[in-house]
Amino acid sequence: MSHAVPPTQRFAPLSETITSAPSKAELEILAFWEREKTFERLQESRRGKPAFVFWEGPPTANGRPGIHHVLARTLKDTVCRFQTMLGHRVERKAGWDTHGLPVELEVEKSLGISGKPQIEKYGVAAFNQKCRESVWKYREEWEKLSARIGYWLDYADPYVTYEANYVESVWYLLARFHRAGLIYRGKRVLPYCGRCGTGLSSHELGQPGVYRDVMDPSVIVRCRGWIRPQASSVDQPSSDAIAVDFLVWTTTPWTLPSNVAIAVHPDRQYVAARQLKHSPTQTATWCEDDRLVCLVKERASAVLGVEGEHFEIVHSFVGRQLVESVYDRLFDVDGAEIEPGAWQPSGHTAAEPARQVVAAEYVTVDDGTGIVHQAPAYGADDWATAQRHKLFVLQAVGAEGKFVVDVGPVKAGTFFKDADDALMDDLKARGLVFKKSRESHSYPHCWRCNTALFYFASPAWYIRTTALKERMVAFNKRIRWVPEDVGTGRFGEWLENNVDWNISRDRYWGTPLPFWICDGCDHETAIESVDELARLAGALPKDFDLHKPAVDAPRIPCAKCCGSMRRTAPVLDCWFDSGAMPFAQYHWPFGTSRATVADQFPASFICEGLDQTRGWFYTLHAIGAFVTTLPDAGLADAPAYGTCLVNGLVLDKDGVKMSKRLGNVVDPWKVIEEHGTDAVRWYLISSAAPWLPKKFDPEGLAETRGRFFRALVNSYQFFREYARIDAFDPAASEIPPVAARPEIDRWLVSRTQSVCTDVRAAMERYDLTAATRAIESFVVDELSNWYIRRNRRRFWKGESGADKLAAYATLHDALTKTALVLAPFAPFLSEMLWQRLAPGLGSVHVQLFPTPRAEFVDRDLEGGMRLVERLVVMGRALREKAGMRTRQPLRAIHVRASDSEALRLLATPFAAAQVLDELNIKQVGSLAADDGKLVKLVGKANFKVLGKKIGARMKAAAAAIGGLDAAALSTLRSGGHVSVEVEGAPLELVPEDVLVSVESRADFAVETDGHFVVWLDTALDRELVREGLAREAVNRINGLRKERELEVEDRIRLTLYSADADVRAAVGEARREGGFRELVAAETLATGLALADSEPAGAEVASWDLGEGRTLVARLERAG
RNA sequence: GGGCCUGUAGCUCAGUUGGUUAGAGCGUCCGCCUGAUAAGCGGGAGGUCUCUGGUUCAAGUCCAGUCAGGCCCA
Repeated sequence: MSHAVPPTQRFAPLSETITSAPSKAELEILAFWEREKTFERLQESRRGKPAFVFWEGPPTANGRPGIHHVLARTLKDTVCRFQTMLGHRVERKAGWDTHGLPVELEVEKSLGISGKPQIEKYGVAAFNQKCRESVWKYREEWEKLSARIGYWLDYADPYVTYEANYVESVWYLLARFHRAGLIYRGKRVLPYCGRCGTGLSSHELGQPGVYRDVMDPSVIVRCRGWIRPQASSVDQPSSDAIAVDFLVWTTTPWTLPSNVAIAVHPDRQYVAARQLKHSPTQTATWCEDDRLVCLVKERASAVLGVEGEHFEIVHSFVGRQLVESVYDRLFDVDGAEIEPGAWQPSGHTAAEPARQVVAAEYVTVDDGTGIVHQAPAYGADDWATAQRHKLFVLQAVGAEGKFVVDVGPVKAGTFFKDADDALMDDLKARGLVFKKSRESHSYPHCWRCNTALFYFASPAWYIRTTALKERMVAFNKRIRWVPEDVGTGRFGEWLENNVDWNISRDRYWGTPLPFWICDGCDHETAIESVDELARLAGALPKDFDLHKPAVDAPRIPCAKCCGSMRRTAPVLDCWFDSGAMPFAQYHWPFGTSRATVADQFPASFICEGLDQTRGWFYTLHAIGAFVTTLPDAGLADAPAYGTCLVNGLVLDKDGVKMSKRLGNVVDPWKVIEEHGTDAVRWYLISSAAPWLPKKFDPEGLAETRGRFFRALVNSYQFFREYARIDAFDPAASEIPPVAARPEIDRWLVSRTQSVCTDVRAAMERYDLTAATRAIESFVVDELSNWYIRRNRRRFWKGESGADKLAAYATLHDALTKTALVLAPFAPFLSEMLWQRLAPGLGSVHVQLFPTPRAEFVDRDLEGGMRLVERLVVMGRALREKAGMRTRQPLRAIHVRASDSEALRLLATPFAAAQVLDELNIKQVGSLAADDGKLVKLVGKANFKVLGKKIGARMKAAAAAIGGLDAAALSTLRSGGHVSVEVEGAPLELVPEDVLVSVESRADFAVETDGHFVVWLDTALDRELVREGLAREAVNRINGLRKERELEVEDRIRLTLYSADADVRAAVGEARREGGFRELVAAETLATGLALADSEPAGAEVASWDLGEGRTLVARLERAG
């Protein structure tokens, strides 16, 4: 195996621009992977290993990839890389979604045509050819961007939903659904444009300008009827029919001829009211006979006026009592009855004079009368109600938006919108109009031709998914949803309310439905393969295209009546295409695909946007739930995917959706060029949980780079600078084993182990954000800002030896492990680090994830260090209060603690040394349990523990505990029990019930955090003063070294002069004489240090004030 | 119109089965440190946890509603 960096170049520097312009270095890594065929080698290395099955949700390549795709692909890639590092084999087959309306619309636009008639005129064959080409418009950009963001995907052999093998698999699946009796022909109500002759998808309805406010008639009509209360009504125990006029509100009078029922809300209160005459205002429109009017109670005053003055309530009913009451039809409509397909109407026909009242939950009482006119052919809600009640369906208006039969004054051929007035006049003449006005409301229009749309029941094919509902619901409970509530909420609800899946689309560019229907007897059959079609049809032309229009040509003989069968016209909902990918991507069940699919089903993991809940997540689930029931499929009885990680939308930095219109779209190329892939990936994962809407802020990105990446890069650069000087070899036999290294090293080793454990655990529960945060805080706080800062001296001190080797090995191990755990998240920088830290082992991405080694974990060291940090914080605060700079050594620190475990950890030589060194203090003056002299104990109730025990007495107990004296608190702290009186009853307190903390009662400067009390001995003797001066001198001289641009390993000769006796002694006299000459020489790497009798002069000389007017003059020369 | 998600410091986000002083980073102000150095450390200021009501001894957390933003479906 060849390597990017040969071992001789171990610890090579990172590019100087790695933090300011990371893009260049990342491109080099891409070239490296390319050159080394790293991805191919990786896949090769996992051959035969247990599979972790990942499925790529196919994007459409006729749209540009955006920053949200970068998010989804980052998540997918990170999980796949992690699983690969666990030793799993992860196939990463690319896929393309190539069918569907968006593709057609794009092509229509490019051809300058619009609508089905124009497509037909242009020619379906040519049109589909354009579609076939159009889907590859941005393929190259997709592949390039995916590569640039480090998304490893096998683009050599992608699945493509329009290819013959893919289509054939989809046919096979549909044929199996058909054979199982799960496919039927029905009708579907959808918005329809009469002029264009086409239904519109919900996607098209979402186009701007579709919904516009228009003036429409708003009319309340009377339906002459009779109430036969289903149960005894409030005040009418008799079951005699009551004559009423049901008041029905509508804004689409043209649908009234197609009325087949009226609906009431089952749980609302309805009233039958008598209108009082003599009303001064509204008599003109009032019917003058004595019939009662019926409507929902909430709307009575809005419609009828003031109760008592304009009307009085005669009867009251609950909505469900009205069910099966009847009324006279409004119009005679002959020949408009249609076959709904999905159900057999029971008991009634259009010719019967009477219509029924039915119950429907969707009836609202916000406007209208609470009684809703039902014309199933013209409303989706109406259709569903009709289906539930098995009503017959009338369709007086046909597909072109024109009346197909004569209705009263309206002649066949009238455009639906033009019929409203004539119909109203007719009803008015018959006294059936209660109130009539016009009002403005929002109504959809065709986005192409601006014609008013109408909802229309048109033929459609369905899969009876409701038959699979229980299986789908049960399977859903076995899926690990991240976050959980998508599964229980959005997806679970969707499954609970499952309706049959409409799979047909009256379009051109899609998988043709493989259903052939007999012209003669309407018998239908499903074709499961191309071979079967060829056999039945006689023969197929060479290179037969499985798309329209070619696929519509073959006729096959009917098995029932010897008639001729032709293919049904629609194409397939392209969501079925993508949901079929587990099978169709391998051309299942043809060829050798069975073994492959058995290995690659179900998926361990998929990951897409929240908008896929009812898209891909559902179609995979539904198709999987069916195919796994087929005994001959031989698949596990399991949901199609085991884990589904959901990602949210990417918004702009102000939380507003990105759109071309607002110009706030983030160009992924630009962001990556500026910040680098790793920073973008890290930012997207670490800034917030993936499923939350993400505000994309370039400044936040810069912050990520500044904080995390720079800390990591600086840490490496620090390490390598010295490691190269000393030619450190991580394999050297002289390196002390971990157990023999200083505690500070064992602490970092332990922390390194813990971080590996934490990251692994977070990733195993798919909490990528927690994983990145664990790495980030380890690198920034512990590795960089604590370990390296605390141990700098060990690296640059002159002499080599075991201690130095231990430091190198410890830091090397931490950086190497960091590169490994970082690899799934930041594939580029981790590779750069790995190649430098561990050359010769191949790519970091081929490695296994670090396995925690329990023997290296030391809880006492980790716990002790946390305490050290707390003491250091308090110590710094005390120095600041006392005005004592850190370079001035102090004699002692004193600590009082109330927690014996903390005292034990702090009493270790290691912890004490850390505190003293960090704070520059000579000794621990005292470390003891508080004795009540300087601190007092304060007791506070432990609400969490005690609250569970005593509940409502908590408040009084808290007060009693607050009043406990020192003796009682001491007893508790040492494990004893104490009894107090709470609300007149005794309460036995055990230690866990009370939190004991300390408070200072000293009259000098102390710090406390409630657990510790700390103070400093700030008295200075001559020796301390001199040492402080020596350290000041070291600081100035090292500053001068830098100014003179000396290399860190350069040795110097110093000539020093000071008029101040203490300074002279501090820098010039040996330790045994009371000075710090050795310290100064060692810290400045001075091989010679002379004290001059008179002030040196010349350009080489520097002079400083060390404080309080004490001056030091120095001449610095490079030694030999 | 229905279902669902989100709302915590100027900004980006944590906040365990409800538990009493609501945290971090960035920014800002003050100080410190400095041979990783266009870094680093400490401290201060900064919060009616969208709002209203409820449950509870106790609510950022649970419930109902409100407002705002978003997603899906009508």
